[in-house]
Amino acid sequence: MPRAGLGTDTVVAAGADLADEIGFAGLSMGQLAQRVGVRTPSLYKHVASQDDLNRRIAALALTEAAQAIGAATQGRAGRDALRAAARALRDFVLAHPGRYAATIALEPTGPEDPIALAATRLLEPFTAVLRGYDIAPADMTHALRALRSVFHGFATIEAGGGFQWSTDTDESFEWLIDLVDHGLRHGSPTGSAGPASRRSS
Amino acid sequence: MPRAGLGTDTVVAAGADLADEIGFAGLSMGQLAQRVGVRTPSLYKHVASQDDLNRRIAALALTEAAQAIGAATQGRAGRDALRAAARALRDFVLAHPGRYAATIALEPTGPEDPIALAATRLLEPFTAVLRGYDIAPADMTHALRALRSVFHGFATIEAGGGFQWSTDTDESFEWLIDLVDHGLRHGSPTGSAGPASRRSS
DNA sequence: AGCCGTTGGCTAACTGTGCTAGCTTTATGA
DNA sequence: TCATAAAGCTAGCACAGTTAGCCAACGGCT
Repeated sequence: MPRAGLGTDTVVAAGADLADEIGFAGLSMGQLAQRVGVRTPSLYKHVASQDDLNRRIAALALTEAAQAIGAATQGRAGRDALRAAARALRDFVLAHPGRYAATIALEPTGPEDPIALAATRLLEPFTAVLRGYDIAPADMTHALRALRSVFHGFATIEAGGGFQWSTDTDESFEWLIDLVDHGLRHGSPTGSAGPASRRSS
Repeated sequence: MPRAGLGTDTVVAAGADLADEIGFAGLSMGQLAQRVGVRTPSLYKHVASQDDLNRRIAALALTEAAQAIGAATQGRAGRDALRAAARALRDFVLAHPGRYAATIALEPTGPEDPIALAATRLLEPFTAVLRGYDIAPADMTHALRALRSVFHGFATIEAGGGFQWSTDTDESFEWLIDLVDHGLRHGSPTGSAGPASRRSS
């Protein structure tokens, strides 16, 4: 029995690719073993359990997404940066639905969890984007959460085929970006100084 | 062996409650059977399969959510209606995480699927909310998708414990509502007529 | 009341999947 | 060269979902 030359990274990467192809929910140890040319129990030499595998896939996905978004926003600012970041995230999710599903399905177990660390790193490019809008430091967390909610929501619904009708999804996405851009700029017809002015009811 | 007096509705409702308690992912036929006081195979007299059960739970959840949001927005308009709808949805998700998870995990199989129908009904109160803002009819779908994305995103991240740090989540939520409200009003510092003006790049 | 078909419960048993135990072979390096 | 660790294998357990098939309880007849 010749060796397959596997390693933890190889197995995780193969698992991520497989998840992208057949869906994260349908990913099984048996299929992954077949994919890498090995019997099922052999996988446990590289990965502790299916849960461990899933977590590693999630961490990998978050790292890759952060890298893609960081690269896309490099050298841009304001609305340009916002659009670039949003599009990069959306492209990633559409190209890697299995990887992204892994990041949704799994919760970090604690602040030391590699998933939590990778998730934090994913926030950095968004923080950079927000620096292009003049937002009070105290509101930074709120703005970050808002960005995350908005694009996470759109991406998951689209990836899940949740948008019915035939209206163009690209167009809806651009519309959403503009809505957020307008919302982030302070001036509003109400004359308030921005979203922060209506804090906690 | 005395009868337990079950019915499909009873089983589905019990499943939904159990999912809220222990998490949708951990819901098993065995536990549900135990909960309703019956042996596992007996459940199959009321439900075709676990997938069937899950779908029924999802449809139930969507119906309940639509009802809650509809009731909350009754008699309100504009920003008041927006806030009421957003809060009602968020409250529902926090109170019924298992039910909500069911609606995320499952895709409707087609436009005839009860889940798709219930999802459509959930859109109605949001449509009503949007009538309080003057949005071009052509942009209605975009606006609806935007609303869905925003609040779905926030709700899932919060329900999954995705917001790290200690910053107050309630406050972030109100901030998000205001961001959307501002974005939906046309006037913006750029002088454009609203998000629609930047259609498809 | 007493029959009888339908319904809803049960036990037994099959399948597929995650995982462990324990053996064997390959590669490595003192 | 040969001892040791790593990486593969087969066999097999446990558990969840599911099906088959049996039997008791209920409801509508006459």
